[in-house]
Amino acid sequence: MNVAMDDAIVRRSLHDELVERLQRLIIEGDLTPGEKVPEKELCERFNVSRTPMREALKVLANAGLVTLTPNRGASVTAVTVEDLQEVFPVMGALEALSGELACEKISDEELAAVRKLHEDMVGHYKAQRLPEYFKTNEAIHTAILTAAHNETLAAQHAMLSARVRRARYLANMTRERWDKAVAEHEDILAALEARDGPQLGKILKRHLKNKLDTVSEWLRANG
Amino acid sequence: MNVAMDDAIVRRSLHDELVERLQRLIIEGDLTPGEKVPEKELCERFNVSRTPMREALKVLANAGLVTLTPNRGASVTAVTVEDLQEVFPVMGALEALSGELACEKISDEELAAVRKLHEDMVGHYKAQRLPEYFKTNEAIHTAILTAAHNETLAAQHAMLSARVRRARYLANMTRERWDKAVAEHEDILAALEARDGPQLGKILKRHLKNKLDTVSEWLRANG
DNA sequence: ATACTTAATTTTGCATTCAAAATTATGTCA
DNA sequence: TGACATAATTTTGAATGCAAAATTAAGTAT
Repeated sequence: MNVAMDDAIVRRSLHDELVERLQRLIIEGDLTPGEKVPEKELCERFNVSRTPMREALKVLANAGLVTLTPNRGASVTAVTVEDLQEVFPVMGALEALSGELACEKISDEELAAVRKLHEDMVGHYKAQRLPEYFKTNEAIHTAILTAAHNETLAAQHAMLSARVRRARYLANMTRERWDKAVAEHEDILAALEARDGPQLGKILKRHLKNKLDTVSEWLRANG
Repeated sequence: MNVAMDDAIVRRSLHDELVERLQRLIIEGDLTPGEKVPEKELCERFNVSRTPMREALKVLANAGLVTLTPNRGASVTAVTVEDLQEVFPVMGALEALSGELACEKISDEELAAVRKLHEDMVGHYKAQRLPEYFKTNEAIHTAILTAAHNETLAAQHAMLSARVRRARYLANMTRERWDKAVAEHEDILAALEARDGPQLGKILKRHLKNKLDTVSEWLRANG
């Protein structure tokens, strides 16, 4: 047959597709937090019946992205400062672990890729390109998560990340915070290249703590 | 109205009820890992239609307790040694965080309750009552999780815990391992009473690592 | 007009139904 | 008998239907 099955036809269930699409809508802010989302409207939007849509909503509710109130339907979960204060420490613990594991398992190729991402990110920082910076930044964290080679860890992190991504994206950093974040990323790369797991774990944990401060400060002012 | 709304009538959805019941069936081993679970059978067992049952299965699949194969239905996820090696470190990271947070936030009452649980557990250990020991042991970890006052953390932990609880329960400990586990619990209590967060975190992480060794050793031999 | 009922409409929770896919049973031929 | 093809049955994925709950609209009395 095929040498590689890369082009295999993947027949995804409607439900799976919907989970992904809805998640994107929420993260990208097409559905604003707190907003009520009538099933019917969503069904018409995606042209599916209520059955798979309801299944998808249940899954998203389980992940904390939407809130289901009995007999009253779904609404996009509004992220409060308190939520962030809960989620970020957990993400910090997960990322710290990912750092430790990555130091044990990362291959030279993977490491080179992270270094490349890091340099790209620094370039975006120097040119003050915030969106590109965010994107590369996230790619670095994802690459470390991937290098940890732990599906469970990656899944748990992805779930939480989705919950706060919007807030993180919205929060504009002050100049000092941005400087500090980039400096921390230098340390991250150094620890990773030295394959110093405990050290990388510590840095990542602190890095997430600082991110929380940035975001919650912004949310207190604007949110 | 009521002074406290503790006795409010909670109208749960069938779907929610099913998630809980199925989870219990899986954890308690009434549904054995790898076993295929035809929807129809489950529906008859609980006397519900397929709609809420399928919703529940989707949620459980998301949590990793069942595996859904397209057009081929649900089966209880079989826990492999590799799974355990993935899950336990993540649980370790979460419990370590719970320890740190608990040290910051635990009240004297909560602490007294943990101490009581600990003493009960030691009693069961001395009398070699394994099931009671397990139960109290788990209660201690849950109490610390609760004392951390972080819903997100508790939820993530509960999810992973469910996935491995059966394996953990089945794995009989050797005498030495049991001795060691109890010794570690002494350290846990000491760190908690000293409210030494970083220390408690370290101990809990190591404690989970040892648990993994116990369980995976057993699974290698028996599973 | 405002507060309070009561009726109409919409929305949700769940059961049922239908078509497509998979599984099992039956039949054919070597 | 055993390998293969084909038909019958079962099981799943998704749409529709129906009753209960909630929301909105309309009406009534003060």
